[in-house]
Amino acid sequence: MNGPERVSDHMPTVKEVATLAGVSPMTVSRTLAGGNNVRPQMQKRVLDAVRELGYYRNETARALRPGQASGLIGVAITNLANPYYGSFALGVEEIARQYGRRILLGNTGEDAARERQLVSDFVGRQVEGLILVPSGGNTDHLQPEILHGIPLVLASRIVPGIDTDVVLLDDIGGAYLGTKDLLEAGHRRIAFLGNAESVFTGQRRYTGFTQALDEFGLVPDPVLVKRDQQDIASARTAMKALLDLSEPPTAVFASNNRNAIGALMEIGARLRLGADAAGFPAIASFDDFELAELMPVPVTIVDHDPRELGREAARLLFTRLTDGAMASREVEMPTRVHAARE
Amino acid sequence: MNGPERVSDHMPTVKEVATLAGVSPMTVSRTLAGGNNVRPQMQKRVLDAVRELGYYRNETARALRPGQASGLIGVAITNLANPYYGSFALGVEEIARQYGRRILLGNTGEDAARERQLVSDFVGRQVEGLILVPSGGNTDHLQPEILHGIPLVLASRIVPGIDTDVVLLDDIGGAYLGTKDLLEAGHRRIAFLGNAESVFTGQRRYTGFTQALDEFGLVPDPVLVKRDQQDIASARTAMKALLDLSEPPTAVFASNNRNAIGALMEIGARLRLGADAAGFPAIASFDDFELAELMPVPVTIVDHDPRELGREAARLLFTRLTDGAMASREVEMPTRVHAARE
DNA sequence: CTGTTAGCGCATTCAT
DNA sequence: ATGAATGCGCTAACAG
Repeated sequence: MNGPERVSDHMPTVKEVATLAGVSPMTVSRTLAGGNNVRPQMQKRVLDAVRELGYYRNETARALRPGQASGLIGVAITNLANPYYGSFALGVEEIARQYGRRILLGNTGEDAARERQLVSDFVGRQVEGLILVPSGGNTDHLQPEILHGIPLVLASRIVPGIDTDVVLLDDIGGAYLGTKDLLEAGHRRIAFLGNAESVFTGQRRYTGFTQALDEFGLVPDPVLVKRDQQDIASARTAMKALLDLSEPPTAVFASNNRNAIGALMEIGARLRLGADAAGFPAIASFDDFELAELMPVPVTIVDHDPRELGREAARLLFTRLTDGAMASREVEMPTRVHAARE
Repeated sequence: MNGPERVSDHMPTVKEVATLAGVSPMTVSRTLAGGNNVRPQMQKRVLDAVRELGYYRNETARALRPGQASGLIGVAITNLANPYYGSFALGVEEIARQYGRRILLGNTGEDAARERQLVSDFVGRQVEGLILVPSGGNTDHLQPEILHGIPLVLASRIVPGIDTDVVLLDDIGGAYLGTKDLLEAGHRRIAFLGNAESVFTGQRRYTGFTQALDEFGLVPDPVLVKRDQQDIASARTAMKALLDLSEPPTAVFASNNRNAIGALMEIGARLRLGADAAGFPAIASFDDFELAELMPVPVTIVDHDPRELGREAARLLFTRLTDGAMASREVEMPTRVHAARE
């Protein structure tokens, strides 16, 4: 055991280290900064004292000095419990770490007030940049003047009236190709399960859906369009209604994995009651999900990489931190369409 | 538009607000602190100036003052991309927010060196507490002396030699009951798919598994025990080996959802080649997973709530912050065993 | 090479 | 009810 010995319940300061080492605080500071212009002998005494006291440099005090950055990036996410946003956060953290920054994380729960509060706290904590999955609603708190020039990157969704860097998925293209896959399999009666219209991605995915239909000379049948499901339970209810139609759809395009899973759960429930799998619609899902290939009906996946989305958001932020002023950038991350498979 | 007007690229300070409002910095500070002993008329002038400048109180400077807490909790997680840890982090954030604290989040990737670096950075940032899913390996950086009394809560896993608050799952009990469920269904040839033995939870779940077998007068068959799978791919490989035995198991206990999913994927692949579902083993899975009820073989779930685990970890931390010294606490969160179902 | 001075933004203490 | 002085921990800038 050769850990620190003279430890205490309070954080030691440079001063205490200096006293123990018999030098001035500046010598400690310089040693910790890399040891330029400090005799090796002095450095050793300082480092010994640091070890003995278990000293940590107080980053808070350090960041207070003029021109010093906090080393913090504020990240606000709508729902951490959604695996997609967990992976997104991981991607951000990964790049931030490469740049020596730490992540301040907050969950907005799709609540604009909480988002506002979070952003405000982040700014008060002197974050160097913000990465945000916006939750909609009032967005005054995202105005560049309010942020005093703190760079902001939006992910997944755009905020009208805010001109800033954005990383999006290719929602339209992905939904288009996913729907087209169903059309090419011969389906003509295709339902749409999606988010509330106000949600930016939901709108874009619906657009892609209609584009594909249009190409086959079809228009969406209002009876088959259900756009208000935010969770698995409501998606399942919507699916139930579709299946109970006198003329149910032969395929369903689900604009996210919550809706796809809800739909499949309803199918599963009916199968357990003895129904025949052949009678149920095929599913296309924007977002991959585990075990899709074991489903009793054909499943098409519009796949993408949330972790890479997070990485890209962070990259946008750090290039802006480094390069300074430039026009806003909008990056669209690709999607891939494939049958459910391992 | 009635946002701030005299905005600038730098953060305004109390001083600037004071000047604009024609008062002293102290009047600004007091107003922002709640307005005690400040005439309403003064308060209004201050608040107007705050709005006009887009002023945010500098939390960094605030925290520097003696006796002031940083309002920050350091959270280090092994793998944010795992949905379970995303939910865990959400639970922590939820409680932390209730207590007015913010989360500093880091991903360790099961790497002890990164964990060490993270903890050290967190301490340097004056976090008020640490919540950690330990990644194993060297643990000197978790010694209470090193942390200078910063409270530490460990989640999911224990670290030998570190006497601190811990939240665990009832790994043993859950694995016991999950295995028993298989035994009661008549299975006698039960395989085990699990984590590397060094992982604390893996060990505990194996213990529960053997306890259940023991109760039925059985001992684990070494041929049927595979304990080195950390991801879905390796789990699938292990399952393949089991199915190819001359006498394959009639049931499989998977000690986490990665292993359960890998096993099911292998079954799925063989079904697609025309095999009969009736010939495959039943599965019990520690950890729930979506769509378990649509699987082609019977699935038993050992269910638990990672979000509640996170909440409980945070609660332990905050009670310690409030109540100060007390003996270390160990909380075991319950698990529930049930057939796969909606 | 090393030490002293000074100040970052804020709020506690003490005057007024 | 308000303001002035002071210091939190740290490190540029300037002595020496």
